[in-house]
Amino acid sequence: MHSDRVASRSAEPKDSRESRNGGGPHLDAVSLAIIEQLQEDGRRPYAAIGKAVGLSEAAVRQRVQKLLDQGVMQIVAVTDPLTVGFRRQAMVGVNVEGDVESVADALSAMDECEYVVMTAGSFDLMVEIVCEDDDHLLEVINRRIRAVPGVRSTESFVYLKLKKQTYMWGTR
Amino acid sequence: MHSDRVASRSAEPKDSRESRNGGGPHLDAVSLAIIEQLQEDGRRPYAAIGKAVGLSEAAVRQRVQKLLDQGVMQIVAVTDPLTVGFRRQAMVGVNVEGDVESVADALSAMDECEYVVMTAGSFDLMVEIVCEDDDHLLEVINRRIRAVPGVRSTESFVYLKLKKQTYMWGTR
DNA sequence: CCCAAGTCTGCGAAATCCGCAAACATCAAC
DNA sequence: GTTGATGTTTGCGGATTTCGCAGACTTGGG
Repeated sequence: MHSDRVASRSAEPKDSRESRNGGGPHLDAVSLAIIEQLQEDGRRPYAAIGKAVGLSEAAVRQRVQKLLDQGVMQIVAVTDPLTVGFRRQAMVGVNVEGDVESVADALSAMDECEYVVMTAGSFDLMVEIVCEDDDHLLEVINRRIRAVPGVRSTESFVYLKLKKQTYMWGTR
Repeated sequence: MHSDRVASRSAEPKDSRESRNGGGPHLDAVSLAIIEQLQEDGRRPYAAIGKAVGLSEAAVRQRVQKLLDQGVMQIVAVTDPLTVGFRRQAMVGVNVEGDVESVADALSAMDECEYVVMTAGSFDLMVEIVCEDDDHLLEVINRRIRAVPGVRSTESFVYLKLKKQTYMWGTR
């Protein structure tokens, strides 16, 4: 009945990508394929995913639940706040003296910071912020962010127009 | 039977936020509330959303479908590629001479560019790129991006660690 | 060999999704 | 005020999906 499924599952040896995985949980090729499916359509039924990756509906459901619980992925609606029409948005490059990670944690705790990443280059941190209006933007950048201990300097890039936004790194 | 619903719907006057909306389609307060619900959980049932925003299941379903068709929002699985374990990621600031938008279009056409935004500040464009490995990263930055006509210079910020990633601007 | 932990499958019940026709609201034209 | 066109909402079946659970299978010790 399902002889076609046996071949595709656990056929390949442990993927080399797993060993390169940093701290995160282990993800085999099947879980990657499931994520790929959900990157195309976050509401795709479990049965359809199962058919695509070679697993039963229940097995897909269990894997997805675990991936969500572990925080490996999240299934959400994404928009362009500028298009939705009531926010000011900017990317802020931050230079830090002392412990970068603690500064990153402090910025992550702020509601207005939607995206915080540690980087190599002329900035130590890149932070994307979403604000109500210009006043709010000004306050967040000049008062709140620069007030964090360890922040040496910042440089702002106010968003004019979002041109592309995808989440399909898996499908190439 | 559903007297509770009547009060909450279309009670408030046309929201001021609508008028500030740029080019995008008109979004009333109900659609905003629907998006908000799906930002918390992209798989939340239509009936549950309807109860939260004061609409029938079918009405929510039609609105969601339209928002997806119009490209106002997308429901997808999002991950941290670095955690998933097999990519190099970087933010690239780009300076342009001539038409910025055409350069943005050219970069948007590249698979490796996941996020392209036009900005005000010392960069004209900010581009987030996802690559297989260091070689791929090097090729994309130094050969592909700089080869685009109009690109004057670039500056790269290789990702070391993603600290925060949320999509809940609506829920504050 | 046997047990424990983890994963997958199959299945029945409950909940959800989907398409459709009718009701309703809005608005411009007459 | 009436009429009609347009767009949205509702309620309803039937098809589909989700959900919980028990049993089977695999793996890796002790």
